[in-house]
Amino acid sequence: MTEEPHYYELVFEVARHIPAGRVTTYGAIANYLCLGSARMVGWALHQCAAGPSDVPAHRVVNRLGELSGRHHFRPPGAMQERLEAEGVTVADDRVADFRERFWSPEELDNE
DNA sequence: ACGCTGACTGGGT
DNA sequence: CACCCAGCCAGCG
Repeated sequence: MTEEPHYYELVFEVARHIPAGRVTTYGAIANYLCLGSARMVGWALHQCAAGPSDVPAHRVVNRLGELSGRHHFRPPGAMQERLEAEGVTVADDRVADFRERFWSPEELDNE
């Protein structure tokens, strides 16, 4: 079994640590895991959406706080719906007070 | 093997 | 914040 965990698993693990009501960015996760490309994070979460998972992918937005991945949820709008259910205000496909809502995976090291 | 695409980002204008 | 450009890397035809 020399099956090493794909970087997808690492992304999922980090996403699972995002506190409810908070959001982070693809770049923040990519930087934390030293993936070198924020696109990898997007692809990883795409795989997550392809199957059943307990990964709160809706808490991951782009650097501007935009719900760039909303179109990949079913039904479309589920991303915004879930965020609002957690107390996150979303307007015009963007997270209100994004800067305050932002959570960095580096917070884990602060523990 | 090759090239394009994509849930991205940072820098410059 | 908006637009354009270049760098980035895995997946797919």
